[in-house]
Amino acid sequence: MARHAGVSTATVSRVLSGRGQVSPEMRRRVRRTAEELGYQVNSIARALRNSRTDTVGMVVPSITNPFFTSLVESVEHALGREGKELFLCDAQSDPEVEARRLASLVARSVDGIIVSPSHGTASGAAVQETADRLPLVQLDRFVGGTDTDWVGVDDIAAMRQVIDHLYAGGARSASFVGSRLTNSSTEQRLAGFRRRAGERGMTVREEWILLDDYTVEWGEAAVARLAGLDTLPDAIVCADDLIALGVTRACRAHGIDVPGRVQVTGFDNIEFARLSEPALTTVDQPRDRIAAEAVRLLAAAAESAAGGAPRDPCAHIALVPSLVIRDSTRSAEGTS
Amino acid sequence: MARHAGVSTATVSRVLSGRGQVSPEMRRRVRRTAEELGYQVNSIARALRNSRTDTVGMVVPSITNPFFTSLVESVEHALGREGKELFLCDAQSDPEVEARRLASLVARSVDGIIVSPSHGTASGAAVQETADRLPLVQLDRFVGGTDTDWVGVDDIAAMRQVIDHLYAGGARSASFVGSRLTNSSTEQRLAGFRRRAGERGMTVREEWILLDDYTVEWGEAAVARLAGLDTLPDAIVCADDLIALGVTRACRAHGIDVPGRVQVTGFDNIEFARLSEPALTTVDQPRDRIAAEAVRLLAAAAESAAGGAPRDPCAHIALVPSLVIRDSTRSAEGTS
DNA sequence: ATGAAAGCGCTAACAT
DNA sequence: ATGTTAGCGCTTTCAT
Repeated sequence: MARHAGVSTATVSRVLSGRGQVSPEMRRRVRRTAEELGYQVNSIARALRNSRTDTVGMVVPSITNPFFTSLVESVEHALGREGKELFLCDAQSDPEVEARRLASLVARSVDGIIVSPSHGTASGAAVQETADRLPLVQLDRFVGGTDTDWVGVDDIAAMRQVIDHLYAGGARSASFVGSRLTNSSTEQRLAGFRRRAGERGMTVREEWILLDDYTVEWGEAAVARLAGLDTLPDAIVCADDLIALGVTRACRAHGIDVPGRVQVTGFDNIEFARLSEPALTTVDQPRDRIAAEAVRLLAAAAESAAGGAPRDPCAHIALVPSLVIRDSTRSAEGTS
Repeated sequence: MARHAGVSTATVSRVLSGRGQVSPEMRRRVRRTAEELGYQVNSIARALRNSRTDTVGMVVPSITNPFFTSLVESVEHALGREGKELFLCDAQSDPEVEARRLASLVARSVDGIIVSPSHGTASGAAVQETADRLPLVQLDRFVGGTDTDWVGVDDIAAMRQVIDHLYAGGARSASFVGSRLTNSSTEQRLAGFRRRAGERGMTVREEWILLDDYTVEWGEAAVARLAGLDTLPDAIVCADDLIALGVTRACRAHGIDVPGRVQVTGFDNIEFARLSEPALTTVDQPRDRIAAEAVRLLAAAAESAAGGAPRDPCAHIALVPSLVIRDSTRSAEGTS
């Protein structure tokens, strides 16, 4: 390339990377030759030299969960505004795969990592090790005992809204259907559920706390279990929308009227939440805001790291989500 | 690292890359030192040296479309079996963004690229240029006039199954709701629809051919349009499940019974297809098989490229999908 | 303003 | 079996 243009590699570099002084004429010549040859800078070599890749890595527990894909979309947009690209990895809900992906992102010298850890404890070691080497922010979920930035929603506050709305709709007893307590989301949401239901004096039987998996199938199975008990709760609070979708569907199959007999709520506000029959009342996560904060924290961390400064103290940013009321719950006026 | 272990960098390389002869003792020593130092090979430098990254790039039109995410999942699994990683990019349904992503994948020297082009013609230049430099296979959708491998389903055969099933359920007229004719999927599906409906002697009015977007919203809007006409078709054939989800939902809102008054079919068999009310009859795409073929083609192309051989002739692999019959259509016995 | 040359971390060829 | 060394393509002093 340099030969073709009859200049030195240094000049080519100066033109193509936009650093240093080059005469307009040289600039034009290099540009034109590059065009003709279809030449592109080799970003591997550039990354090796600069130890910067303008790429951010993101690891999500499951790429088939619509909540995470919409979060990915928000992050991509936020990153696009900074001229950075996203390298997305799927942890397949497996801390081991997750650890491999994190290691590989480190090895590829991404400039920072955004991770929603798949497991509340098992993800810990890998996340902490990664954070020791690179700017890292946890998104949505977090791992206990780690020392990193985090951005997500205030699950406790969200559950307060959910319970209050259900209570206003006449519910005096409630069930909680979530995943196993292996991630922070379910933990926090269950804690918030218990606390507020307690404050409201609602009945919460232990056999109504059903924990397994963030899937539609589990939501369906949970209803089968509930239906097998002697009493049905007035409300079923689900830890995410996929579960809630399964729950409403199974209620229909079991002839349990929603929201007439049982009120149902979800969490996340994925697109399909409004499509189910009945449309799901759920907690809307402010994804764009979450993404923007995460990208901001990453940029800040990268900057202070480049300056050789010690790591900033960690920020934990909890945004308060809002309740989206649809048809799977009763509004206050419907109270008996 | 080499100094810490008291060996040469070459030995370290031999141990850590698993090539060449090293005595067991050395091997142990290097391994242990690497462990202690938390040392990881710099895969940027390795990639620069080997001009191989063990990474495949994938570009999809929209990461929020569940069909593509499940395809991504299948590709990741297939790739995992070969020890390769996936670098996923979202084209945001925009050929320009897509072109940038492709260029950036080339610059990062991925070993191959899997792309589902977002546009049937506008994606052409970028896809072809990319294919001239790297092994590339188009998945699901393809761009006309390009010379690359392709794996997808036989849309024509799929539509034949759909129409025949609808016909058996008593439909004598049909509408088609799809995206604009800017991608091969809709083009092929509409062509298949027209051909088979013609062969069956079904009525297809031009104002029943509604083309806009692969979204739930468009499905809903399309029904509003149909409902405004003087006659309703016996069946609505949708170009994908998102549209079909919108269609069935809007039918419910308009008091149009599905499948009693109108039969509805989707395409892709995304997870939510079975969850809608009524559950959607749709065409199941064999994703795992599609992904496996794509990965195989990529590996073959990479191998022959490494051998300096001229490019193999391109393969176009069309798999025949299968119809999944659920509740949004009438089975033959329900025929009047 | 431009060029020459060193070096980022790795691996393969060659030498021992 | 192990070490030495050149060079992947880039950027960046340091000369000119």
